[in-house]
Amino acid sequence: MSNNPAEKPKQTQYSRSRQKHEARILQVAEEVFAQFGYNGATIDTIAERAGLSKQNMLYYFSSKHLLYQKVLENILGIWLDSMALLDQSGKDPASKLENYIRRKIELSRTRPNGSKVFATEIINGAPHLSEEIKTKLLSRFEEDVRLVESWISEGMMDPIEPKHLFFMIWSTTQTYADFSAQIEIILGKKKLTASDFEDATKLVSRVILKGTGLRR
Amino acid sequence: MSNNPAEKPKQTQYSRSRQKHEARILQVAEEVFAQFGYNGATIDTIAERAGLSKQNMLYYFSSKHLLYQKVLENILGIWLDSMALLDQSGKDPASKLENYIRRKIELSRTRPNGSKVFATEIINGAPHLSEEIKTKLLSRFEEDVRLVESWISEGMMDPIEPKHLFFMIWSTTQTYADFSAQIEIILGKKKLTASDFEDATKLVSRVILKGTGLRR
DNA sequence: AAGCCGTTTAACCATTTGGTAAAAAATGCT
DNA sequence: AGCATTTTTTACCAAATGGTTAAACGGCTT
Repeated sequence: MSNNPAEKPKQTQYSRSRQKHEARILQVAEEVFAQFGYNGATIDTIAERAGLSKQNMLYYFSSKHLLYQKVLENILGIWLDSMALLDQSGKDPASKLENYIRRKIELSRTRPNGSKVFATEIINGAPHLSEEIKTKLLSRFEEDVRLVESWISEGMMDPIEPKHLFFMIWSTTQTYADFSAQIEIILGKKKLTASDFEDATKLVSRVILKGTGLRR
Repeated sequence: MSNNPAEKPKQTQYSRSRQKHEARILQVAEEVFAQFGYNGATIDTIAERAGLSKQNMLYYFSSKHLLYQKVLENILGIWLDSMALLDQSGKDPASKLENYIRRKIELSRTRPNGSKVFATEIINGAPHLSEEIKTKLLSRFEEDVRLVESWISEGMMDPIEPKHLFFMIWSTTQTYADFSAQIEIILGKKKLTASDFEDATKLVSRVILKGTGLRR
């Protein structure tokens, strides 16, 4: 009843197909939750867009709430990784901050729906966010704050409140995902292009670096 | 049938009480829509918080959709006014921009729920926003852009894309309303205080002014 | 070929929710 | 006081929606 002792999750034909389905559902769900919010999204809509019947979808994710949790977990995982970026790549502060900004905007470009789901969650008062994940995000964040504080105390940048600096970076970078509808209207485009995101990256980096007294 | 020819809307006892009710409902509705989104908000909840029966509330606003429209119109009106600020108060560019930022953050403090409703609306792709109001916002905005362009061409500030500068200002200032839940967690407070908003104003102004090469 | 296990469908259901219709109660006006 | 107008309540309702249960289906292994 088991002749592949090395592999952990067995990998049958079944589980392969299941993985595909689950991945597709999660992707579609992210879209739908982003567009309609938790309450506005119906499991019917999600199932339909994923090409399944409602009951069949419920076979893979037994409730709407659970599905939403998974979607949220997914993007929060990515978020967490992109946060820790600050104390990665070992160059000067300016480059680090610039890379941080670049990555954040890149995330807005590649995962706009995830960003929107997260944004809506926060706007509504984070009703579905577990304490566990909150504290995880928080502790990861505090490392970044300490790093910026050290830069300040070493006189490498202006003495500003690091927390508010991060609020500024997060908001300016996420706005290209969350408020894309508004930005598209103003720029007169149907959809933001890669070069729009490049413009954004350049401007945000420039203003933040110069504005905090960092130079490359 | 009319013995007060001067006043326009008659002002009977009825209409006075009606005004009060409508104002209260609108205020509560803004709260509830901000907290639960359009679909998550129920007219029952709104009515209850306003101290009325559902049916009675429907007497004042005949449908949920209409009520939402009114809430949206309300804040958009305020938005429009705060936009035009740029070409108000006739001092130097730096002061003007700083005032603009200050006002925006002030709005985040005083009308956080309106901001949240608007934000959710945009995140969801602005499904309820009429073309009329979009073009109005747009034309008002373009005036501001032209002003900034003139500052640039006169060498008063760095040559940056004004549109993106505004995206940056809007996002950084609105984040104190929209993402207050996140910010509160990070700052470890139950609710943001006036001095938090003051800190925010100072930092955002400082970074943006210095970052764009403006000085007072 | 047969049975087993994972998947899909069919039939159903209880609750929630936005909204209607009409009667009853207040309130203002002459 | 008596009538008209406005406000509030009572009684309903149809559609939408999240979810359950059980039966049918299909392919893989022995």
